[in-house]
Amino acid sequence: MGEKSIQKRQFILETAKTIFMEKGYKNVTMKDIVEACNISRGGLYLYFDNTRDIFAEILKLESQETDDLFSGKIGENATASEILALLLKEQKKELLRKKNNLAVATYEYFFENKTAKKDNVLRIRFDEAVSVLEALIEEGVETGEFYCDNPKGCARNIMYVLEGLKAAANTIGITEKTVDDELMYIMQGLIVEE
Amino acid sequence: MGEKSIQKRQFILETAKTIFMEKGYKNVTMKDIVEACNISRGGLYLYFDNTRDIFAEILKLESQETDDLFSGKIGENATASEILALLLKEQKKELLRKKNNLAVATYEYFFENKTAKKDNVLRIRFDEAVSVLEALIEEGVETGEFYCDNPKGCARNIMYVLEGLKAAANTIGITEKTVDDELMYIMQGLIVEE
Amino acid sequence: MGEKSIQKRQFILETAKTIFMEKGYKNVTMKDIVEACNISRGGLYLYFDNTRDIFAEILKLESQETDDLFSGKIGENATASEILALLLKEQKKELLRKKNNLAVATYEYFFENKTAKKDNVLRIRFDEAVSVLEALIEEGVETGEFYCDNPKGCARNIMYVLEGLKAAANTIGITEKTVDDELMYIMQGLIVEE
Amino acid sequence: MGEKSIQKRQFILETAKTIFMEKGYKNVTMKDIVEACNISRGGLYLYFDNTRDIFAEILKLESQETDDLFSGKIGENATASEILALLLKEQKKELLRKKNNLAVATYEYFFENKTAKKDNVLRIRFDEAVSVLEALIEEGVETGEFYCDNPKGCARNIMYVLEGLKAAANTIGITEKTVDDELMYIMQGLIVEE
DNA sequence: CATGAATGAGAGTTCATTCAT
DNA sequence: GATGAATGAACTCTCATTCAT
Repeated sequence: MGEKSIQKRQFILETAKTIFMEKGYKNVTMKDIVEACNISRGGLYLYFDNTRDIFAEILKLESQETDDLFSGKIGENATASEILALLLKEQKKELLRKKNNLAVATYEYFFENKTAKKDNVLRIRFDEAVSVLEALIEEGVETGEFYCDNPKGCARNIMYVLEGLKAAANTIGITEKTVDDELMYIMQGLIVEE
Repeated sequence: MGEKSIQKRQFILETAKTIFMEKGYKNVTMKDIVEACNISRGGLYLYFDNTRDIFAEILKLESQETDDLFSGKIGENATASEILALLLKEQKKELLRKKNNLAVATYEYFFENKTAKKDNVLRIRFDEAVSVLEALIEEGVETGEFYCDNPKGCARNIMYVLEGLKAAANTIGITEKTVDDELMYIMQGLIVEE
Repeated sequence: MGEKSIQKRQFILETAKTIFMEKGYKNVTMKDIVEACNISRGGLYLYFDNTRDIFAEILKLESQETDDLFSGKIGENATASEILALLLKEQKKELLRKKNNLAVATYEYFFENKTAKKDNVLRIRFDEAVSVLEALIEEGVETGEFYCDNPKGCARNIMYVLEGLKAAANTIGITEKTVDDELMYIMQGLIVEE
Repeated sequence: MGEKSIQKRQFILETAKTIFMEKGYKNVTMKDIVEACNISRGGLYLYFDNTRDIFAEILKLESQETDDLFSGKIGENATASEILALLLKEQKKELLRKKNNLAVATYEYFFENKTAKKDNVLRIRFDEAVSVLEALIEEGVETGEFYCDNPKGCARNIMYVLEGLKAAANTIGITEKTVDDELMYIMQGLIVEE
């Protein structure tokens, strides 16, 4: 595949991503993508065989970007609680974003495609996040900012709450206050009261 | 619609439910239901106009049954922690059930149909569960079984964790151990250690 | 068929007529009629086999009423030109009536059902109208009101103009002025100028 | 749409036209056209969305051809009465043609689609024909062939008679004699008797 | 007579996918 | 590589018509 083709492939993925954000996963047809990309019907098939492959690719790229983002935050000389607050704030923004959001599409995709554990980017991302959180909590405990006798459990708990909020956001709906309350509850469970 | 029709309507709903459990929401066509029910193409349309209406009806019935189930447990002379353990065990069973599970279909349905807050059965169920849990926790606190200075927050936290587990179960997958760990973490956060 | 049945049959015909006036002939289904009549699906079939039979019956009744109307005007002691003016005014009203009009349905019915000449109520009505007009013109000629050396031809011509106006009314559309101009042209062709 | 497609589009229109001539407008389905054209079900939808659009297109083309035909007759060095006779003869042929006739389909189409005055090809054609006739009559009057003190009224009258004959042809039926009588009546009303 | 549930044929429409150019 | 016309499977939905009650 030449230089040019790689760019086109990239273009298709980016365009398709906006469609998946708008319409979810199952509602998107090859036709939708062809039209949005302004390419020929057959042309798309030179790059991808179906919407599943396209979305899988998008997810993979997405995952890499998220990694960068997540890891980028740490290493600055900030306290553990400051970093945690930052991370949660990031999550809050994500949760409340109505558009530009692949959550629904991602859920739909995984409902349909039971991926093997080790290939499941979602799982990998989840586990990584747990690790990051765990490290952070441990750090906080050492500096005396946090109180926690089960950092891994706590990290996992936080992640499931975030997952629950994400699911709720797209089904029963959530308000900013809902998120704030929940994140506050998490922080209060950790922070050492004086 | 006569006596007989009501039975048939019921039969359609039950049959459709098994299909929704198998295939989710979006994958189910009127044709699927027609074939599963062994009725004529037009026959189904006498009872329902589309799969959305059918699923909405199933959800409503489902919701009623769940209510009964949930409220049935309380009122026995058991301690708060026993009741809580029972409830969580119930949830665990639900979470681990691969088939006979409307979770995916329900998610898909609500992704597609943004229901007004007060008509959203899922939300109503959620809020009710929070209330039940809150009451239970308060009771436990009074009897000295639990320690908790924010029962409502704690109840909500538990519910979001459960929601997160449900979402995870259908996307990244969960094992029995995952669930046990999580439920244990919740219980330990409440129970007064001696 | 009992007394009661005859009434019901009558009721069906009247109700169906309003539907045919609204929707034309081809757009009307047995279902439409069943629903408008508020009777059972099978019930309608006890009286009529299809919309064709129903419309044919309506046409027949209609034809009888029109006859009465047409013949009712003559016999009063009025001059030929007064009577002609009256008849044309009647036609004008008919032509301009948007609703309560079987014209479209009637056309559609005859497009589909090539009726034998002698059974064609439309033709019978047409021929009768020509006769009436012819007699009227002859009378007018005798009294010196009209000038015409071919009363039958003139009568036929008038009828075709009226038919043309009717067709135009339902296709290219006509205004009141269009009709007035046309009827005026007809009258002026007959009336002896002083 | 490439060169090739234009030909296919043309082919579809021509094929569809024969079907409309056979079956009228409302009786024709997309399936009918697909089968007559020997193309695939989906293929037709690449060119047209529904029978209405197809018929509208046919009408438009038809209209253009008719224009050419109509205007082609004039300009030869023939007398006004010769030209008029020719035109009426043309109309007669049209009226008596049983097959190869879009009259019924056209009526049905306009019954269903009330077109805005200025977009109504039928009306435009009608008005143009009136103009042509009017000019012809005026010419005849000048050369002394015709007697007429209201050429426009006369032209319109002729057109409505022709319209009436067309409607009659497809409902009550007409014979060649009927048409001859009517056309003769028109000519005699114009021609100066010696 | 009357009901209305049930059937099944058939129309409309959309897309994934292929393939000649 | 790229195009876009073409195909055909699949689904939705509506009715005329029948028939057991």
